[in-house]
Amino acid sequence: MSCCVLTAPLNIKQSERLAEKLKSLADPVRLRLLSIVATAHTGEVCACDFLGKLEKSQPTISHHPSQLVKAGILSRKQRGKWAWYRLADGLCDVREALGEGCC
Amino acid sequence: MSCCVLTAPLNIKQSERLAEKLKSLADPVRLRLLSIVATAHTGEVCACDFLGKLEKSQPTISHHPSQLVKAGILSRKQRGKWAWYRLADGLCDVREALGEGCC
DNA sequence: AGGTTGTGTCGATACTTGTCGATATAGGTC
DNA sequence: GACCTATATCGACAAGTATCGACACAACCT
Repeated sequence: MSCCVLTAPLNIKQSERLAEKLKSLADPVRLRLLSIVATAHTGEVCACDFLGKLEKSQPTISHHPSQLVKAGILSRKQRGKWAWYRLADGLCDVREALGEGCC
Repeated sequence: MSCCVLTAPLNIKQSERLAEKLKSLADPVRLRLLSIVATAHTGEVCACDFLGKLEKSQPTISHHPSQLVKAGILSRKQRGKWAWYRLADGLCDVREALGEGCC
């Protein structure tokens, strides 16, 4: 990538791409969801677990992980009738874009 | 802090605080603005410079830096009739909250 | 096949936010 | 004082989005 906010002014395209990832992270429900997945011992979490841990309706619970998948923060795999989520590279990309390692 | 999304599930308060900072970053105009400030040789930028570099109206240009200041990403200092912006600690906080150094 | 269960999608609604024109404020100059 | 200039604020509108109830679909079980 090598386009981080600390090395050079972002052009419009770069800023829009990064903003989209950040927007997917900038929600309390999705952050809690992300931290649940990121700290799972097995590295992955079944969608059914979210229902018990986040006090939201099922459509809402279904909506948020798909936003994170679309942004590349999580990845989704269907196993039988269960959906399993695990971390993707998107989070590292965001940290790098925000200047990880330059501070 | 020691509350990063990779070490333990966030509680509601933590997720709301982090989401607020991320929301302030999740906008293309503000990201370009941030990168302009972050890459300035002197470490600070006059608000008047934004008007030439971001194609937005003056009220909009004024709105965005104040959002970043409120979130602790930038700091603002008035010198005469000019407003000068420089980086604050908020950006490092965000990177740490996203798991900098744990990946 | 029929029933159950997990999960995504649709439609509606309420809330938030980015944007701009108009106006206000505050510092500088004459 | 009167004027100009740099920023912030206000009011309004448009666009986006978080949420939910209702429904659809697909995988399992008997």
